Amino acid sequence: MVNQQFNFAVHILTVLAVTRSVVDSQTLARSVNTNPVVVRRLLQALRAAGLIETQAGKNGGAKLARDPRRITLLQIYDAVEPRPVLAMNERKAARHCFVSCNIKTVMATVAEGAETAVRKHLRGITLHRLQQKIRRG
Amino acid sequence: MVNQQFNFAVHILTVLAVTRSVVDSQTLARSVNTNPVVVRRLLQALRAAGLIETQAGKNGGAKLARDPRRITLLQIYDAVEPRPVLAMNERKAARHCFVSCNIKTVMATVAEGAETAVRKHLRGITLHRLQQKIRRG
DNA sequence: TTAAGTGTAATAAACACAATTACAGTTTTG
DNA sequence: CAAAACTGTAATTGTGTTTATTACACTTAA
Repeated sequence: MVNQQFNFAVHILTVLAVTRSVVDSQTLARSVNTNPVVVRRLLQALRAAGLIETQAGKNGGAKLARDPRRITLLQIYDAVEPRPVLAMNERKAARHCFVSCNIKTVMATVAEGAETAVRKHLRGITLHRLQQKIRRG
Repeated sequence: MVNQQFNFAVHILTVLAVTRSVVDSQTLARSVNTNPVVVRRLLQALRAAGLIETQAGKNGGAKLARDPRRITLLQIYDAVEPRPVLAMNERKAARHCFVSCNIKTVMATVAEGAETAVRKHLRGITLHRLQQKIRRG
């Protein structure tokens, strides 16, 4: 099973951007094709990041907290805190081995560079831009 | 469980680059801190990519097939064929929903851009460079 | 010919993520 | 104020992915 929280989160926010109104987790879940509880957990993360507002109770749901032009995919990415794009090796080194003792630090730098590259890419794309693309079919 | 084939593969190749000799899967496995069979599976992938040569039988093992200056992290990455850095959503869209029907295509473009960014980063790092870094402690 | 390897299949174990159930709490509306 | 319709969240189960392990046929050097 692959982690799709980022996909789900972007999907949810796009729906909110398109509808420009309060949408409940049930409706969002149907659009994403997942469970309402999964959606609500993501909504918590997005709310914590200040991207949406939620409202409990009857006629409750979620809505965007700001203009889609001011929401980047990087903000969404950070909100759901995915795993690093290149996984780090957490296992302990073989003490007798030169390479084993130092590879982790070196690879951390490599992973960091990859992370930076992806973040830069995501920072350049706004939710508004996604909306436009979707409108064009 | 997190996919660490890329980490393992780079680790293995670094050992081979440092030792400049034939190393058996048992020894490599101890350095990586994993199982010899896991190592041998990776060695198959690296051999298929032309990065190493393997030899069966007594005193067998693996050795580099070319100069570490001519092995990039991208080649290693491609050899082990990891998952895309940003997962795609494979579930079917809700037909009644505008966003649901189009988000996949749009996100595919986003994921592609992220992939390109990471690949560009990895292409700029050679195995030789890793070796140097490790030597400096 | 034997010892020490690789190559590879099959299976089990560990783990991450999503789905589901359940229910307490909140808010609107009649 | 009571009922309906939500959110918030814990707990559990289901499913898929990856690594670990076992087993053994095959290869090669000595």
